[in-house]
Amino acid sequence: MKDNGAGGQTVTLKDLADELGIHPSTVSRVLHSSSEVAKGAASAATAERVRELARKRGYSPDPQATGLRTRRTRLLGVIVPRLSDLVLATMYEGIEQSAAELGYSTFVMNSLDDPGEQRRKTDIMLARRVDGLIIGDAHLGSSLLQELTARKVPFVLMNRRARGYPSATCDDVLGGELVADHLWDKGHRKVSVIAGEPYASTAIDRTAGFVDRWRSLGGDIADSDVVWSRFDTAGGREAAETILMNCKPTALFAVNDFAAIGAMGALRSHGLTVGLDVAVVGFNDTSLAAELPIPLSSVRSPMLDIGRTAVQLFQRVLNGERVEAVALKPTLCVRESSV
Amino acid sequence: MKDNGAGGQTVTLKDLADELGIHPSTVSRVLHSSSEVAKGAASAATAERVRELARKRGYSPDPQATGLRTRRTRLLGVIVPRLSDLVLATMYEGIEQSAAELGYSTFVMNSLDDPGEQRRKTDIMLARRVDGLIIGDAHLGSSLLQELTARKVPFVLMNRRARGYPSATCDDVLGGELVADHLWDKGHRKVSVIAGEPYASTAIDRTAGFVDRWRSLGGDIADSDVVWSRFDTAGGREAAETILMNCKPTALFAVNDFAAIGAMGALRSHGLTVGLDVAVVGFNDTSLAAELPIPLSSVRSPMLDIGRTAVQLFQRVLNGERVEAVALKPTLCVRESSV
DNA sequence: CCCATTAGCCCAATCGATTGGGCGAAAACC
DNA sequence: GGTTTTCGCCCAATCGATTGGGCTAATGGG
Repeated sequence: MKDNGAGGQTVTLKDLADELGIHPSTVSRVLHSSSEVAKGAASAATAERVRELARKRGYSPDPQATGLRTRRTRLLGVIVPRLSDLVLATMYEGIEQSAAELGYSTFVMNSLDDPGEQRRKTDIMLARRVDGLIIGDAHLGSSLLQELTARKVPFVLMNRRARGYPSATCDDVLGGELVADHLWDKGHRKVSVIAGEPYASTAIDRTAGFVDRWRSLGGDIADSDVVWSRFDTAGGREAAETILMNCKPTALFAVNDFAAIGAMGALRSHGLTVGLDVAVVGFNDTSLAAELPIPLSSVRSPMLDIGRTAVQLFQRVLNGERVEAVALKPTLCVRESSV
Repeated sequence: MKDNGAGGQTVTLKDLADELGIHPSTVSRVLHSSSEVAKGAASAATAERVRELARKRGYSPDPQATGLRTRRTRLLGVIVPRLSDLVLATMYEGIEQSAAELGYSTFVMNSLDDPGEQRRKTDIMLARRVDGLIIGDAHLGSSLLQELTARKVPFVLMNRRARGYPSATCDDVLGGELVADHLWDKGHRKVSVIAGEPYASTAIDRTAGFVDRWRSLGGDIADSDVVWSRFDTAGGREAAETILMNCKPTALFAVNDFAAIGAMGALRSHGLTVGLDVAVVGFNDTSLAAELPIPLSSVRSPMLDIGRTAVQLFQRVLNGERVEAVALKPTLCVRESSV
């Protein structure tokens, strides 16, 4: 029983062994064989005594020591653009739940979508000897993923995907298509897209899904009707301003709720009424969408499930299985902003 | 050079020592004495050779081994109600920054403000042998904090405070006072408060600050004008409905932006125009406040600084210093919702 | 020139848990 | 009854880094 700075006294395997008059290794074996009788490790009676004492003393193995010996930390690194983004925070909630069930603890770090930070955070995580990574901020065209593969770091992507890597995402192409179908049905013929950052597969796929479907419906949409932007409200506002300078669409599709909210602000400033003069559809169905004065139509993506799925995929990657990309189905929530 | 499951080959102290033909302990001492010449540990020449090789090989000490030996993990546990709450996510961002500077890594877990989860998450963190905790979800009247103190777990509170414990918070009383002054100045005389959860010091303090100042200004406010509620939009909406059933205030103070947004929704449903018929003021000045169709007045709390301060306080607690509560000053941002 | 000091480094124990290999004793088998 | 299994457990090495205590040779002082 040593006094640990944090957590007061800690019981060690040896403490238990001494108290029972047996060898630490025996205790270890007993506590590991989940089966009733530790196969060959100890008698049923001893096993029971060990388990009993362990419970009574509140024994919990030292992860440092275990990790040192077994070379597995049961630590999972999670990198996201930023946690103050509701979408990523929700996915992280899913991760936390599933990880806890599997006995994993998770580190999260914000990369702010900055390549330098991505590398730096990755290095910090690896220095901590995480068993692997869940990467929520993958940039298309970055070499980071290849490097990680080369270094044999197990990882899965989440939120954004990249060709050739396992990932848990929303089916963003389908999401874009749903919006195209919806706006077309409502009779819109002149539309613009606030497309997000071109390095993110979410932006690319949602936009591509929308544009391709729109064209295949017979619609007309020029490349100049697609405006790339940041994902936040300010970015959405700016993009909408750009769009309104060039033309006057009857509908806007923003690949992100925050951008959509920014766009709604811009429309208002131009004296246009959302839902009446111009339809707006967002993406992710964050909790705010429904609460806006003019409730925002939005594609609901299963964020919590995406997080959970990411952990499950990760588990399988660790087991050496070959894992494909998983795309979870979104649904469209139609509200006043696009009736 | 062993092959680690994650991270490929890892260089150990012994690897470096072998390659240089010296003893691992010497390498260790050199790498630790930050001073140019390792005082007595090695010659300047040797020290340089060691540092050079360490850099070349990309040596990074195994935290497991270090922690095992030194009994310090440089791990910091952070518990928050939920990360998908923009306020807590932002504070966490501050924590992450400061912690990284001090060489700490942080775990975050969501307690969902559920007492059972609070204990469970705390236990998980302690089982991981964190050096201490930053607690962002303290409940007034809970015995958890006393227990932690009894177990000698170093911790500081953040966001919410509790008498007798070190904490980094916003000066919520002052925040409430600012709102009272503002609304009184604007000529409001009939006001209601959407007060939040009574177990949170944030809710209590903001409400108390407001009510006390209001009365000292000569205002009249009954206990029934203070409605306790959840912190989210739905909670704010319900609270506003309750208020509107009883009376018709000319101003509402919600202790949280999300609750304020919910309240704005309720007002709208009642045919009331925010800012014209009823003034609304929120708290925290989350990034959405300014983006709403009718921009929301809100008390801006220094969330990032609160997170950073929490880490600094924690550092001092670890050093055994006696630490007081720190309350950072908020400012009021007046917008259209309360002109 | 001798002794004390110090620079420069090595030795070995230690942190807590895991794990392959033993080693007696009891039980089973022929 | 003798031999082979099996049971029940112990031994000791190991993971990687830290740290108090040596030990040797060179340096300095007198």
